[in-house]
Amino acid sequence: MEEIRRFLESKGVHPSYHRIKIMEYLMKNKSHPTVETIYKDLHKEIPTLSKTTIYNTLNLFAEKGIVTVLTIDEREARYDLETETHGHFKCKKCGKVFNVWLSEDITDKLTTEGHIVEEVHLYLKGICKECSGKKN
Amino acid sequence: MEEIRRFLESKGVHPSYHRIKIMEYLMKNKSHPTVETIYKDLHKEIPTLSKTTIYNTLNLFAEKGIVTVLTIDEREARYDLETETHGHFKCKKCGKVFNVWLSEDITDKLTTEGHIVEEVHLYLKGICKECSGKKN
DNA sequence: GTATCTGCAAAACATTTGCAATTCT
DNA sequence: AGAATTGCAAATGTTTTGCAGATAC
Repeated sequence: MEEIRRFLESKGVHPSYHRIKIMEYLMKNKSHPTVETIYKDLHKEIPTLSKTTIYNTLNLFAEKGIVTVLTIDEREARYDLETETHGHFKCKKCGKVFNVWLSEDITDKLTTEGHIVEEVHLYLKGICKECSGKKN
Repeated sequence: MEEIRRFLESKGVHPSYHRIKIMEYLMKNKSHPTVETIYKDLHKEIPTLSKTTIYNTLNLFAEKGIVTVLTIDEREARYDLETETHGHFKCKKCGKVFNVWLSEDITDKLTTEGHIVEEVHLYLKGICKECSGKKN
């Protein structure tokens, strides 16, 4: 708790109670949660927490570079705390999002023709291990 | 026109007039257009064409594997006809989307842990050559 | 003549915004 | 008190859906 407070302050984010709890949630749940998921889970514990605050907080975190916004899901945004370069795999059947690692850096293999690259997103889609094992 | 008709038929899509015109538009405009862009442009030529039909058609094309849906833009979907593996770069300033090519195939460098990969999307974001040259 | 295709209007859904109430120092 | 944070309700913008009318084979 005190650690999170200091971390947020170091990133230039005033550590309010709600912001600390959302940050704590993201640290515990690395499953690329959506706003809806965060709201459902945290609302139990903190009934006064609103969706607007979650949106506000995540947008602030994204601005400050604390989280990465994933658009692998066409419908709703997902949020990731991981900073190390990696990709994401989304199962078309169950909708779960998994991390995917690259055996080597690809940034130097890109022909970007003079554009300045700030973010790299690698999104894979298909059928996950668990779903492909099932009959249907 | 006759060529497009045959192509759509080979993909299992009944080649109606509107579908042919949308397909033709995608072939001419490789700039990853949005539904709005397609509508604005084609509506001049075909005043009876509705946005619903464009949505219906693009969803059908996506189902049949004729187009790829890009979610590089958080707000609206973009559509791409290219089948060859490549990435996309979106300029945070002007919003334009450019193609980006990889010097080698990355699919074999992925640790996908038993998941079946059907689609690979590489999205880059930053400032494009043209925008970075400008003063503002 | 029956299937399919089309298009309007309404609904659905995620996200943003305006603004007033609350909280914190 | 004053500035920042919060939360409700309404607005926004994209996409989907229901259904009636048009079109095609």
